[in-house]
Amino acid sequence: MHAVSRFFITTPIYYVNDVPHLGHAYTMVSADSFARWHRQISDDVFFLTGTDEHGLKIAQAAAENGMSPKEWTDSLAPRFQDAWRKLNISYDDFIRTTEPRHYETVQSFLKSVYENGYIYKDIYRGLYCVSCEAYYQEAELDNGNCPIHGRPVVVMEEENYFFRLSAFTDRLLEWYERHPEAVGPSSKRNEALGFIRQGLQDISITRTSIDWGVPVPWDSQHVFYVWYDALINYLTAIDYGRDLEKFELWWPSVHHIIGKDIIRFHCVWWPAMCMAAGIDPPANIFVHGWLLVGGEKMAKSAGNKVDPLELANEFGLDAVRYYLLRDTNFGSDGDFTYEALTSRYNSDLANNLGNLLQRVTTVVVSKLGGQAPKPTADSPLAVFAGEVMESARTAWSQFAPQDALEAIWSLIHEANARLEVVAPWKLELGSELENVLGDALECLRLVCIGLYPVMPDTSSEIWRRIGMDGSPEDGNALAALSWGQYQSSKVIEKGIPLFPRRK
RNA sequence: GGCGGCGUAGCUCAGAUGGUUAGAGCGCACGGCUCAUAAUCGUGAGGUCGUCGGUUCGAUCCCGACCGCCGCUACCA
Repeated sequence: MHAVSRFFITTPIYYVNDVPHLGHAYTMVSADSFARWHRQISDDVFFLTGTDEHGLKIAQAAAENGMSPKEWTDSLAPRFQDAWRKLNISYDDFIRTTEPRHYETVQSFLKSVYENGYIYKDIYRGLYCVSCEAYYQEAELDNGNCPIHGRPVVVMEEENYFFRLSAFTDRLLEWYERHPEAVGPSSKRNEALGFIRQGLQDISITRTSIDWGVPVPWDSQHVFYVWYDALINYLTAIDYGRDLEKFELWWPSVHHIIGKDIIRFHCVWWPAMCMAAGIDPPANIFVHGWLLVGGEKMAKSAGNKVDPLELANEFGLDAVRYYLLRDTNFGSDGDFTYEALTSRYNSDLANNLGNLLQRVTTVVVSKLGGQAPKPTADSPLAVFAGEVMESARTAWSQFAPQDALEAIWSLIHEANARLEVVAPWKLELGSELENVLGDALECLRLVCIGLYPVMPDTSSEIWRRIGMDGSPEDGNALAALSWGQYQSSKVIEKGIPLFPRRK
């Protein structure tokens, strides 16, 4: 008996003022596919997401809407929960930073950092744009004016608590050196390293000008700046400071999935904060790129935010999930276009996968009365299928869904090609007919297992139509990946096409 | 300015410690099949692997310069 593997995976928590858009969905579907795969291989999985609910902008928006900040965020958080439910995101815990458990964790974590001597009080002086309600660096200014409003900035001073990030420059470099796999892909790792190498400055982590935040336990005049409480959500969910056994079960072997816009917080500040609190930094941070829209960054100002729920209504949820993971390289920027989605839908889903299922079930029903034959151990497809599933398995373990899907589609292609060669629709009843159909059904069984993390509904439906009991996620996928486990005497159902061709 | 990356078929991208005919998918053309959502299967066209030099018996892959594009260069999130 070997110990259960644990797989703790997180997404960023989303700023609750925002509307869930395709960029969020991209992160969520990716993380969901990893969580599902690891559940399939019998890992003990904990998949965490949530909402970030503090900060000035939320307090302002609440006031504008005549609500308290808490009422305001209570009204917004369900938008995210609803969206993720509709996208079939199988998270295990949804954290809101306004929950008591989070206040408790943030306070206990930062109290440790304080007691360890990494937090001190000082005056923050900065160039402040009143309109933005934000500080700017001199280099960011446009002729001394705010780059957004074009108005002069003013020098402001504020008493803040500072985090001694500067003390961690060398320790972070050493950590990166000793854990080359901690941050990936390497391009993003280099980016973080470049930033650290130029030397780190202390950063202010509290505010007195606002009160919508977690109170500083040792100084009630201050609340923690929003990022400082946000990162700690990862610890809140595993009961840091409350349940040592649970905490040690899940930490530090975590996989943080993040977008490239928040590298600095996760790859510099966060590991340093952990060190300062006396716990290990996270084991793995995987940085993915942006999902662009027609080559442009998705932004409110550009008016090009795509609603993933509308897309799912139009194309079907699994088609959208498939497209997001197949048409991008996880780690690089991707580009969303309707044309590319339509093309993937028609060629990969309708023509290849959907049509394979359709032609196989049709022939089994018409020639064999729907009684499924069994696959052959020495099928010409057996070796190839074994290699494909091994590739898919490796790809999943390396956070490369596009590679897993590419491998699976090569099996779909081979299955189609084999049908062309043998042409069962021309054969008389007999072993040759049964063998080729049994092999095709076995291919479909394998496809279901490898595809389940990305297209759970589709995969389950194919599973059902080929007469399998339960669901593709049952049992241990690693054991189920070997050739020849499809059972005969199943009853095949010919259904309507899963992916009617579009356009 | 500094650091880093990229530039390969119409499109999206792989690729090799440098070595016979540079790959895939999509699209396109031709052919086969007709079970299937006119789906599928096979074949093919086509690219001086950004430009110019260098190293080498030999470079798309190494080095240099240049052109073009992009990322990071700290406290909005």
